Amino acid sequence: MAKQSCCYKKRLRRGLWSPEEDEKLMNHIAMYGHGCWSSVPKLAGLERCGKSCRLRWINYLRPDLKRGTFSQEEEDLIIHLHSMIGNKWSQIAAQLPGRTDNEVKNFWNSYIKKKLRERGIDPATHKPLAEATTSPTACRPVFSDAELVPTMTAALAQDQVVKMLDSLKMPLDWPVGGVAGNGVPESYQVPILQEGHMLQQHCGTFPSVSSSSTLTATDVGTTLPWLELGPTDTISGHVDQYAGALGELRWSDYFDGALQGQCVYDSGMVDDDAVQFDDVHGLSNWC
DNA sequence: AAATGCTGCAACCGCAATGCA
DNA sequence: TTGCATTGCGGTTGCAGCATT
Repeated sequence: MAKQSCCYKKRLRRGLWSPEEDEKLMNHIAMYGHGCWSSVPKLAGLERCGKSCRLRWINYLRPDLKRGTFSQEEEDLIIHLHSMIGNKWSQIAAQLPGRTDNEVKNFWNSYIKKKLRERGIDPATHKPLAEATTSPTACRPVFSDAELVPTMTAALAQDQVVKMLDSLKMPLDWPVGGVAGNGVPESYQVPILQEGHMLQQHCGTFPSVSSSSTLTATDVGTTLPWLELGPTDTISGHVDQYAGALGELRWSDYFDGALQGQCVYDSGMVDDDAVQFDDVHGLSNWC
């Protein structure tokens, strides 16, 4: 027998929300906040389950929602982020102020997918359709220069990278304990990817420290200040090259660099010290 | 005008992650 | 450590409204 939902079992209302229900929910949250969602319907006088109230608030009633049609910039950003992280709708939506994951997902499924196919691009792999069908394992994004992605602030890019790594179960763990005189940890805690993960085969040694400072356990889990690059800067090579550069990091350039194992970021430990962010995290072999 | 098909989107469902006792 | 409750997420469904026949 099919499993029945909580709303069905508790004989709660389902389906579209009436204006009266919206008003009750909005009034309640305006006065008391949502607190524990499971208690919201009772306190707000609604015959809905907490889950339904939460969804209604997040996707429709929240005052900071933008709604309306997506701009070209938003569309470009969605396409690019999708090419990098796939169907991580909540992470993509997090980069689009006022948009919800549901909205982004619907926009992707109803509009962007179709548009990409019309342009001969496989929406799943972001490769030309012909190529995608002949090379099932290939999944590197393919964009012409003209299509390439708006610029993204350095902070946003950094945030996205951290989220991306997090989503891939690749912890930024450093060993607690001995550090050799040259600043290289004596032993590495190799990040363990999930069994069967597409990146697992590429996961080798942990990052090397490129200069002579000391890495301490307190650096574990600290935020990683992003080096700001000028729009025309390339990203290959050592971080020292770019010290002091200002402006915006080109998102596409960053990922191209990362994907090719060339991207280096400032670890923020001591001056120009850098953690090389290449094979270590498998980013050089993204697919 | 009625029937049918299509589309967009709100809402639901199931599962995984997380928190807590 | 375990079990339960809650939250968050992504896939899917259902339906209203529009277009086409």
